[in-house]
Amino acid sequence: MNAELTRTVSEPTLKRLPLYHRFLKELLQREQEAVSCTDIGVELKLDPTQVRKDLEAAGISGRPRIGYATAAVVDGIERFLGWKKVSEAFLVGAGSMGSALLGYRKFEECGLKIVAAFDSDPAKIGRKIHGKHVLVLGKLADLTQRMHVLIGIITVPAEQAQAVAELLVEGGVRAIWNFAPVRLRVPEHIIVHNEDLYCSLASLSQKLAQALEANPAEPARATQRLQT
Amino acid sequence: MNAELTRTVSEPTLKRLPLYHRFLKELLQREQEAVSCTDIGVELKLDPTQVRKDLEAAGISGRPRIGYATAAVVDGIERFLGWKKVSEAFLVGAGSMGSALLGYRKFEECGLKIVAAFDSDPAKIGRKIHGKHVLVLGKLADLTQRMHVLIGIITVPAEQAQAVAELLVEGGVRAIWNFAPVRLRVPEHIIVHNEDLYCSLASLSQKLAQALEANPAEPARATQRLQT
DNA sequence: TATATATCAATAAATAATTCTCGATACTGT
DNA sequence: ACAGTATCGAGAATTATTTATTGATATATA
Repeated sequence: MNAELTRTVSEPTLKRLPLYHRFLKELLQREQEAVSCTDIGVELKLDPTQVRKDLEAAGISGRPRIGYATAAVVDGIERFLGWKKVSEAFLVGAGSMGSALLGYRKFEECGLKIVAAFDSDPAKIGRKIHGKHVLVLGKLADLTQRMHVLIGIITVPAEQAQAVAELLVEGGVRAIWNFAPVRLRVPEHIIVHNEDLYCSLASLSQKLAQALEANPAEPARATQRLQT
Repeated sequence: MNAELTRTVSEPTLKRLPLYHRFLKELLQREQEAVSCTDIGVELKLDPTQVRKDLEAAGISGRPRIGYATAAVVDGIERFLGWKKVSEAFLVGAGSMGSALLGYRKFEECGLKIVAAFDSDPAKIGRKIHGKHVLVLGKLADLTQRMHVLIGIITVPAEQAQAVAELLVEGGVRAIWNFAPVRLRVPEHIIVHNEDLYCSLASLSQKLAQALEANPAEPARATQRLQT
């Protein structure tokens, strides 16, 4: 459908790029000007070839025997991920998760600027959380449209998420970051990212259950010292 | 290495199972006793075959022409994911993200019971957040060991995460749910799950950047109505 | 009772992702 | 200057994951 010069990059790659970015920024502070895939691989426990492929996907190239120029990779990743020009976002749902996200100052370095929060609770309206105004939900669609806000962050309870999503779409957002444990129904062209903690917890608990089956909890304390 | 009867299930499958679980619980409330893979697939926009494979991986089988018994699938997923017997967890870092997680009551239905929080800030010690005590960080390793707590949740700033992880490992946890944006160095046998919001944001921002390139923001308002 | 149909189950094919291999290149030390 | 070596780059091979195909089975209907 969208097949122009849209070099599609795999999801796993996309999620590894910030890891490289973070590590290389650290190196940059230590004034290490060049880095090899092997270095990165060792640090992040990844195959060096994979690192190289990921960087290639982001349009970054290095030089044999030298490696990659640290600054160039940092810059390249930021450009590729769209972190250079910051997009404004509205956050809907000023509960505890919403408040937590409002406090994440480093999002701005990643191209995301939360400009205001919305809530339906009158007690919260007009207050400020981490320096961001909390506005009444009724204004969401209108303000989104007038301010050309492109990203919506949903941190309301599951029951209200779909309704909020529809308001955001009405206001013209292009992407939604959804923290509510529901699958939103939105038009095709809207980018939705689900941050479903229950889904995430699932793999942790399954692996733990499996590990406990193989090596139960009580004797673990005794063997702990042997393993360490 | 761990090759006994360890039927390994893929990560994607593991993350889809809670989706099925949630949908089927809904059906159960509507007293729909049987469900087909097609139904689930339509609801969650997944290939029916994939749903069947996932359920098969979880050790759940159905009957031709009938489908799956809703209750049996719900039960089977809970058993497979280890949600039947609840594991106790300590949360470290009673900041805004930590507080948010302490309020997630439904974790208990997913096999995770947060029993207490720890923090190094004296102002927080002794207080209660969402009904959970905040204890002094110094007691973490000792209490973890004495109470046989198996899961640690890290919601401290990046700089402190490694030190906290080491305390948790010292206390004998088997699994760590890490919300700090760092890669932890822990012994092999410890299960670590990273919940790195910056990594997650990366794929959203890259896709948005790409979408904006193909179809910029300003004219979007005009075309919006045509597309909807 | 026989036929049609919806569904699971198992296998095969296709696609995506990761890892391996090898040649080219550019620095280092002798 | 030359050999040795660390590294990238491109493509092949492997592995994992998803999608398609086919067959079996149980129910409903005529």
